Amino acid sequence: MDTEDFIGNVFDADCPSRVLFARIGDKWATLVIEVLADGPLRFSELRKRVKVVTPKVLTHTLRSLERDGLLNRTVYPQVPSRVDYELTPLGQTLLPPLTALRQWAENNVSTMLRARDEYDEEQDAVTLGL
Amino acid sequence: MDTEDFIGNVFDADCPSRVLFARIGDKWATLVIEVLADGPLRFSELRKRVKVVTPKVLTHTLRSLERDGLLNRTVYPQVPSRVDYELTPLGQTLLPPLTALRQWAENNVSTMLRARDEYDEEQDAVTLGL
DNA sequence: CGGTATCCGGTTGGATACTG
DNA sequence: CAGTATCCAACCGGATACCG
Repeated sequence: MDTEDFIGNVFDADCPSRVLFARIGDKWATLVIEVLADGPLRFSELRKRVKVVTPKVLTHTLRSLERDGLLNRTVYPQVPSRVDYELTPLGQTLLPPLTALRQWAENNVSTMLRARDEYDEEQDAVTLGL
Repeated sequence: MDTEDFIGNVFDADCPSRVLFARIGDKWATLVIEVLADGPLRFSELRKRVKVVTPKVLTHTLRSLERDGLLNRTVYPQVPSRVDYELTPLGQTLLPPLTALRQWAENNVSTMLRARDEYDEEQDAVTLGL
């Protein structure tokens, strides 16, 4: 047979994990989701709470999250215009795993950054010591 | 006072969440971590299990994870050469939250992709119907 | 208020070939 | 076996200005 041998846990190019990480892997998506955890916000509020994102990039982030069914965009036809963004039920189910990650970050990122500094110092030492 | 007013949950530019998402947000990092969950693997094994990553990119991913103290790189001076990669204790603490995300993905990514298709169809309809 | 339009630089990641 | 070297296209995200 010309199919590949089984080699344990393989992550295919289109496996769910890859899709999800491509989705939440951009710079702003998870911040937006977490900021919306407590309820709907309008565009200008989002801009204030997710700093410091330009309107173009925030718009793109919101549109792509809407496209994926993670949030709803509601336009109130009034003057001045008002647009609310809120998590969908699907989007809300993402909150617990994201919260777990945020807690890991709060507990461990400082350690990670220290390791990073040490690594860089070693590299510098090696380079200089040649 | 010229400090900004408090406006609720703000994610600063250098908050732990942002650092973590910048860290795990690249295309391969989380896959590598999960593949290493069951124990150390050598370079060629990683290449087989994390498809389809080129050696240059895999090397870069591994180096940056090593830099952040999430995995160790061990060189066995023998012929042919052998290099093992394994999670550090810190790296292992990242597994539970990543597993939670993977499970979310397995349960919900199909829904997400369906929403995506529907959104695109609507957009097409709007564009064509102008 | 809630966006768009345009331009642009940096980074990411892939193709390919080569090396100790 | 475990990488490096080189080149390169695409995409991401930021700056700035403008619009309904």
